[in-house]
Amino acid sequence: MARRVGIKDVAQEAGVSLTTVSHALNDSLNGRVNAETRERIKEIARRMNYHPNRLARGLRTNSSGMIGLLTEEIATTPHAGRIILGAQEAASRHNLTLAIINSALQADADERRNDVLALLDRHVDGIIYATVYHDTVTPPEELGSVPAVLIGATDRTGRVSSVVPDERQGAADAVRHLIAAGHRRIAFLPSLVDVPATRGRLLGYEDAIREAGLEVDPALQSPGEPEARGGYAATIDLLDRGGDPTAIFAYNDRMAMGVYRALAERRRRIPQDVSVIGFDDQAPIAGSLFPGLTTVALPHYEMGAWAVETLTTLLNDDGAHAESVRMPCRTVERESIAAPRKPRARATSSRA
Amino acid sequence: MARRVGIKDVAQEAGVSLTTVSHALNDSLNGRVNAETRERIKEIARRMNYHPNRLARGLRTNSSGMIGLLTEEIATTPHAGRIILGAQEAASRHNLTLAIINSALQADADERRNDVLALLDRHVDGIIYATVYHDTVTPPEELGSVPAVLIGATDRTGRVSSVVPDERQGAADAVRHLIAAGHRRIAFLPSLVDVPATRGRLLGYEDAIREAGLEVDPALQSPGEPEARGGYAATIDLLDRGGDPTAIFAYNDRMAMGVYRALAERRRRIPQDVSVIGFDDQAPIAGSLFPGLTTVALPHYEMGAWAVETLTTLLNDDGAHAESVRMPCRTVERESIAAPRKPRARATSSRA
DNA sequence: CTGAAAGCGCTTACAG
DNA sequence: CTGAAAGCGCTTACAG
Repeated sequence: MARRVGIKDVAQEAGVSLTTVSHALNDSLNGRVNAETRERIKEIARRMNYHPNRLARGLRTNSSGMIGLLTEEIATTPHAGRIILGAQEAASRHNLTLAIINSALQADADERRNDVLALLDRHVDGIIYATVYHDTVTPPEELGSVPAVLIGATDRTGRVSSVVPDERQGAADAVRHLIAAGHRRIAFLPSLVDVPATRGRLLGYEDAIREAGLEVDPALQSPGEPEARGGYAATIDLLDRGGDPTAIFAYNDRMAMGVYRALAERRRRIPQDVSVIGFDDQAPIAGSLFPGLTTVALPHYEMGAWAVETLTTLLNDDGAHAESVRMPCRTVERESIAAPRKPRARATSSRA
Repeated sequence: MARRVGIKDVAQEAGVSLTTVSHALNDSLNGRVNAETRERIKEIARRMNYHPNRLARGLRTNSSGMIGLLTEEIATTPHAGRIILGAQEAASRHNLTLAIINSALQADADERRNDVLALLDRHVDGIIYATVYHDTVTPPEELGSVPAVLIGATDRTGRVSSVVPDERQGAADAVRHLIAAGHRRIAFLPSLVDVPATRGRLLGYEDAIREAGLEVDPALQSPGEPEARGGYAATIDLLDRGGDPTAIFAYNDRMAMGVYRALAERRRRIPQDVSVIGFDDQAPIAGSLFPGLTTVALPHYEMGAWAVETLTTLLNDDGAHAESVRMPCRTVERESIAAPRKPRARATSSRA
């Protein structure tokens, strides 16, 4: 390996001082360096393939060019990958390095504090604190040492900017798709687990139903565990109660998986006999089910990107004040929605 | 924010020179510093909550304490998360920082080279180059600038150490579970897509069949696309051809999803009528199917951890030579396997 | 066993 | 408009 070329080499080649090279390359002090010299120096640096030593610069400027991403449980949430991807690509655009630390889902406040400390010890310029399933959260106080941003929860103290998916809008959007296809008897399978998404999606369902001038009919709601079995049981229950929906909106894709199974057992075809829509766009379920499941995608990639964009703003201008944004959720159309059939009686042959 | 405490502060507090503090804290030159002073200094450093400035140290020693992880498409492979997790936790154990760069799956050699360059520009001490679906790979030459390690493929030139899942052993293990349960007519649903896993899993299937003194029966093989629809079609085909297996080993969990569906349609219960085993332990499929799918897990977490462990060895001792390891795959037992029924004729009522 | 000093490669007042 | 010099916080020959 040849020695890396340093600013000294560039200066020598250009016949100017280090100072001038540094100013030229960093465009410091507007017009500090003669425009012509500046261009010449830049050209030389490019030709010599000069890259400033980030460690040296960091030591001097007390900034590392690193952003720390603290994610809760990369492991179990398949979504985390998209958050990382969004953050990583945005970081690359800003010539920033993304450092990752994983926090266990069950980590207590102390462990979480240690994770933040570890990031701080590595001189990150900013921190993205990503959590799942919380309304509000009280991040470790140390987070305040550097610009920070929250994903998936809002800051209880309101000091830190945050972004969460707009579950309510997403759910409403899902139901609107059903309504647009002509459905009026739209069942909802709420989750039995109380997290923000549970409340938001229910609200969104009701919004869209009312908006269409329909009644929110309790007989069309059949809650279940937010798992495939829960969706299965909820659907069977719904059908047995004679809810007789032409479309089913499942709280999430896992439940939708159970809906498919229950419907197959009851010999109802999707989407000819009943339309189905899910939520999460969870790989590989949504695309693997057949017919392909139309569902609402969570804006993970976008939230990751938003986080680093917001952080860079904070980094360059600390006058920015905290904001709390809801990121819209988009419906991904596949093949599980069709116009409702003309209503006619159909024997629900149980095989038990 | 109070100024960070530096080595100078510790030296002053301890009444010794910076040099001594540095040696004491780094245990340099065995016995360089009087044992008693050393302990005293360490105690003081701890008490003062001193953390050496990594940027300064890095500048001086020309090492950043960062490891770069280049992953192909974090986005689409749900597995990447576990590789990252394994690598991150191992890195934390070694007090190393994990920096991540994502490479698109379709990235050409040039883009990939740029990703390596970007990591190098950030002064990473080593690089983990993670790929998917390759036998061998020719990594960008620049990878040779620092210790490096491959995940998911072996180096064509044999210079870089690598780790891949032992697909063959994993498949054999899966089939052995079936055999141990008493099955003899074990079908295999190979993938139509030619990747290393395809060949390895087929070989493993044959290994275990022969090892049990059985014949590899072509009638028991029914290939399909490695997707749910492919598994569905392959199963229907298998059944229609009268393959009449008591157990089905699907190339992957997505195909197994289709197997479940086909079996349900044909009114065969799992596992009472036919046992099923998959491969990948792909969340959330394997756990969401019911009964829960017994399947073979890919050692993603372990490969990620192995990569950084191997890298740290390389970092500390460059005499180490390249090795190419196959990481074993473990079967995760759930509820889709039972003893075969007594063989008796069963009408395969087709409903088409 | 301990310390004074050089130096890693930059940035940035300060002086001209 | 340009340059000489200090200094970021460490590590590590070198001298004693």
